[in-house]
Amino acid sequence: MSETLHSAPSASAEEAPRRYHHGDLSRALVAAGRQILERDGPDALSLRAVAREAGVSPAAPYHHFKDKAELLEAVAHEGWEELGGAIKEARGRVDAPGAAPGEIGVAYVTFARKNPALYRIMYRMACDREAMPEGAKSEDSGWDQVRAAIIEAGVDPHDERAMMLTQIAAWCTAHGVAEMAGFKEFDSLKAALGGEEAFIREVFRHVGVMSGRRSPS
Amino acid sequence: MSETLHSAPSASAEEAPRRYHHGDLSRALVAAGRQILERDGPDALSLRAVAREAGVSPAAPYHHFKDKAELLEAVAHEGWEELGGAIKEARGRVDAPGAAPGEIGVAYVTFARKNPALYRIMYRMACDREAMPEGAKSEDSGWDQVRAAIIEAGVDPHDERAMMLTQIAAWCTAHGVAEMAGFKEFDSLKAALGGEEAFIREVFRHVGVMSGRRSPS
DNA sequence: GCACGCATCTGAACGGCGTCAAGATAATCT
DNA sequence: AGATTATCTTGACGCCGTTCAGATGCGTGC
Repeated sequence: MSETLHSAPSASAEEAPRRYHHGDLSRALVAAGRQILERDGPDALSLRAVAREAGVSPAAPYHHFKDKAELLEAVAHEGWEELGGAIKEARGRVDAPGAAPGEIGVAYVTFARKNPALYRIMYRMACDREAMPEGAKSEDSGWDQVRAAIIEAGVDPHDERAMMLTQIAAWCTAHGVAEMAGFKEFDSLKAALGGEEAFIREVFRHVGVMSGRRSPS
Repeated sequence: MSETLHSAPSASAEEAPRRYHHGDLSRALVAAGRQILERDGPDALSLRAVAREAGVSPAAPYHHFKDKAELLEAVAHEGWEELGGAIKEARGRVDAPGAAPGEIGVAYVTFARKNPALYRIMYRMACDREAMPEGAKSEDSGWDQVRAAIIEAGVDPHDERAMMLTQIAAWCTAHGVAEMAGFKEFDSLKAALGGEEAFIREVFRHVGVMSGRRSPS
């Protein structure tokens, strides 16, 4: 009744009692989407469920997103930004020059494994556009950081073709490991190696058969 | 109960005029599913659409598959078997011992790129089970062939851990490349390299940054 | 201070989806 | 033949994405 003050509910955009125009729906919808993803998995992520979670009618989201896809894209975008942050953090933690790509890879896979439903949406959205995800390319995020790390690792930055190919190869490897690391068959090996992170590192160490190189000693 | 000579339409299970009990629905449903996948993409693959395509009522499939998922699994299974065949063929074409994994990888990615919608379903089904796909492990198919190729490539077959890790790494790389090779950003590079297959080979050649190795000369 | 315009939200509706229960129909068995 | 069983259809339920006509509250210009 008297709880107007349209702007800036507080921040969290989730517990405000009943705003008749809600105040900041689009953000709340994205948050609701992520909540559903984590709680109920990607198959439960329907537009109606998101609206329900945010406490609005099923048609309300259409005033903020033209599509279900556009909502999912917003969710995915948030994910790519967080992934970018994780990569940045990992890169800052590295000392030896050649180790940066590996650390980025571990950070990438770790993020995907910690947010599997979110990562699925992120990648799904990217594939549907048939292009690299926006968030992965925005400044200070994924793509450019990988590029820098590859240069540090010793690839000639003027050889544009080698740069590109190395970058693609790195991204593909990380994505492949991210998606397959959850298979049950690998559980015993993970345990034997002392956890998932060790497992990821070991897999990266063995990458290279395709190119004719042997696996490491 | 099983294959009771029901009448054996002919073989193709798709053009028979109007059988009142249709004769061999489950096969026809799988075929219809693949048809829809190729023609309309994975999002159009609904149970009802498959039934429509096969010329039966929406409830008919439930006498042959308990679920939509079970139908998709049958479609996926067919896909894995074909992929196994493609891998076998590629392996037979190889001469140098160390080149087998690379050729398998190229065959894998080529198959996925030629049947993108099918591959998506194949992989989706595998992920939902959180285990390696059945077809990929059945004798004479994917998994075992990769194992053999890795041994040929020089990994010690008695070092079970190295075998496992190398195999996982190879599989992850192939899957990653398969899913990302379609991105539009790579089109110009593909053209510059003289086609998609050359592109795939080059990407494989550059795999290895994650492990700290340099890219090839 | 108040009426207007506008952004926002609701309610009801449409067609399509996956799934199930009941009834029809054909093939098989005895 | 008749009975049984496998197969398919019809119709229904609830959920989905989406649209549209109307309600509701916000900010603004008078």
